[in-house]
Amino acid sequence: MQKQETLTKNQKIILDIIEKSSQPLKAYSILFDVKKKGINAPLQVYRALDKLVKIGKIHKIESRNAFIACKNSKCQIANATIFSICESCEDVTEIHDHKLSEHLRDFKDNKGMKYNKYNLEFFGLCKKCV
Amino acid sequence: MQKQETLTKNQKIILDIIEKSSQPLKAYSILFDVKKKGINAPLQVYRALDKLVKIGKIHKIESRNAFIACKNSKCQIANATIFSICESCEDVTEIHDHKLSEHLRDFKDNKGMKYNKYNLEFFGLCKKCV
DNA sequence: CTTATAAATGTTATATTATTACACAGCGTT
DNA sequence: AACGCTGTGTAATAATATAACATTTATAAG
Ligand SMILES: [Zn+2]
Ligand SMILES: [Zn+2]
Ligand SMILES: [Zn+2]
Ligand SMILES: [Zn+2]
Repeated sequence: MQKQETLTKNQKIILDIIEKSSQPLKAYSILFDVKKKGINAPLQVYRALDKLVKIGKIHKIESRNAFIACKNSKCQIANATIFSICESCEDVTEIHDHKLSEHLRDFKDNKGMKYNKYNLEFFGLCKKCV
Repeated sequence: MQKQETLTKNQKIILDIIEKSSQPLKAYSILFDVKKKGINAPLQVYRALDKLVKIGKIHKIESRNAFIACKNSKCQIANATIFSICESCEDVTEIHDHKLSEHLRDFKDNKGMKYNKYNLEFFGLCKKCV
């Protein structure tokens, strides 16, 4: 059974907006959207984003400073994310590839480092943009 | 034979600073350092950084907004970067793992996307920080 | 050498992304 | 009640990055 986080009002509002978007949203664009709901300051957005990232409901696309909902409803892999990013249309897709995930999970370097997280971003051109 | 880019004065100054640091540097910390050499504005730094990234002399650590020199002097892999990042001391190391690189290079998703680049960041605790 | 073209520079201003600091509210535990 | 913890609201500010414009330098073509 999965631990069910109870989200607060602000967290729900922010998550809702991100989940309704198929593509990553930026913090200030989210802020703009939620002003009508009484969220007025960047910090309110960033705090909700931080929490949602932490519990795996959303992921941050580091190269884009944007946030996308995790489609995997039982996401065990908040700490193991893979994305493909089209450099033309900026379309972002989360990749779930068992073999690749396994390879990354099992990766050991030669420095004795203990990993607990990874983020992989592939860049290229999607079918439409080739 | 590898194409030898000729760097301009600003590019050399910025690259020099980054190469002298074992760890990633942030743009504004670089700016601070090069003021004594007559580079006064952020844009001068960012332009040099852009170029150096493009030709593979340095890499951007996306999750840290910082830049590190590529140690691989004949870097064929400006477009294929793997880093390990200690979340405690922020030590960053570029990883060269043939098997993993191969796996990533050969990765194909099921959307027909054409990749030309990837960036992978592992997070955890280094030996000293465990 | 002259002209054209691309790449880099210098400068100012501005945009975008993210955090610090502080006062306070709600909630479960002791 | 007192405490610790998490979240909230607000204002101010820090940190990261780009736009716009005028000028200069390097490279190539005629
Ligand atoms: Zn996910
Ligand atoms: Zn595309
Ligand atoms: Zn490298
Ligand atoms: Zn460490």
